[in-house]
Amino acid sequence: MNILEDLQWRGLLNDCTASEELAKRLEERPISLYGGFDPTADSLHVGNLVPLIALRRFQNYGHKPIALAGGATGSIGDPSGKKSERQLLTKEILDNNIAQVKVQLARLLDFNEEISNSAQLVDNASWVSPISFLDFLRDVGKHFTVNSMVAKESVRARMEDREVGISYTEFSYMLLQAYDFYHLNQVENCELQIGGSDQWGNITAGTELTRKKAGKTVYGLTLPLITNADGSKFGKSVDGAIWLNPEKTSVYRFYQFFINVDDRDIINFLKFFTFLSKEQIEELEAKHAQNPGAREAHRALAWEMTCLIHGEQAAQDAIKASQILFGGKLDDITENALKEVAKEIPSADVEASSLEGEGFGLIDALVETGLCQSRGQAKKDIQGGGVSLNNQRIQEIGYRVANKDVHFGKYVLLRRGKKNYATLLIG
RNA sequence: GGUAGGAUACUCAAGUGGCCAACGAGGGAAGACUGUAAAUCUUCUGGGGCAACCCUACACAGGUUCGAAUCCUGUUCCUACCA
Repeated sequence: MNILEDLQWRGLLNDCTASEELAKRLEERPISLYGGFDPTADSLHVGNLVPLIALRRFQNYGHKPIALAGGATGSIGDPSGKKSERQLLTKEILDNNIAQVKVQLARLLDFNEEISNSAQLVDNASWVSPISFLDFLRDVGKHFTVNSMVAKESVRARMEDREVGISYTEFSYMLLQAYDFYHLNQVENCELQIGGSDQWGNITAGTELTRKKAGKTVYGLTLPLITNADGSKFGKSVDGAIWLNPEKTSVYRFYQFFINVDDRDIINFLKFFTFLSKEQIEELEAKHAQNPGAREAHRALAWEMTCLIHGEQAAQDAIKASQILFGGKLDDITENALKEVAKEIPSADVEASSLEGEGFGLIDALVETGLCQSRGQAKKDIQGGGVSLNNQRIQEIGYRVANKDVHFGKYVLLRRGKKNYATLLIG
């Protein structure tokens, strides 16, 4: 299997320019390719993973990946797929975001210089910033007609929506990205750009610019936009995006996110996100079809992803925590195991003295740990039978947590609903 | 610039003086069922209080009234037609 066949089989090939030519080119010798990531937040999230992992797939087939952090483009804002104009990020935020995102980009690719196709990390601010506005208009702007720019889907959608419109700034975005491709072609002999399907317009702008300015043919390839079987956007959970940064999304939550993938999506996600082989995935598919309740495919996906992003040790801890939390009884749990669990889920510190006498209100505990948003909500949840203390359902609104509820003099385990856990740390 | 219409909770959308913390739908949360699924069924969905009740909220700022999301005045933003 070659890289294109691999992507095809995984359902990751959405569209590409001059597919036959590109296939031939890939057969001949290794190619340099790039994918861009705009630092819109201080961490990447699982939604960014598909193109990033795709870069790695190319590398595994011997090609040379370049991860581009969009220091320049990120300061403008990509209108693609956005319904309305976005707030510009301040310089400080942007700088911080870039620094964090760069670290994450670096994790997934192989930068070992011993190999011929070692990965590279670049920041487009380094070549865009020095250009003057006039030079840019003369050297880049001249190659684009406004007519063709207006025809791009990302722009057209916003032009048709009279409520929001599009600013000149965002309108210009595609020129910057096109220039990136041209620049990387000149400097790194980069011949292929990959990105999400919403990037098609930006990518083709780049292939055109390179053809016009340098007279060279370069290629573009897009990956599908991942959606859930129920039609919702992939990568969001109740609390928002699933981030790669463990400080923003704990390893346990990250693991749980993949465990909870819809049955209908699980095989596709194994193909999209993991490096498991066709045979391995087909085996999991068969097992899943035969006994979906065992959720072997889910566990494989969650394990692979957690290892990839957080490492094997962290993944094992997340599994351990999951087993304890969803295993049922707390009676025979060891202090060490509980300690592990406590690390993975939200917690609130409570003074030991407040457990004396009357005890600590269960309602307050739920609000303190963030399990419930308000006291009113906490009451409703308790009355509705949705709250457990140390995995035992409590339905008294006035229940007060006392010393008898504390494990090992330190831990009280709270649960709202089936999947939301938190601990009270007594100290 | 003129005229007419609009702005309601997470979203859509009813409500034209008290019965409105506001119909309905979607979304979300909890429960039952299950596999930490899906589908289905039930309940809840501004904040505080055990409760009576109190506070905050129907674009913004004022006013009329015993009482306003609803009436009046001004402001902002949108939409349509005219110039």
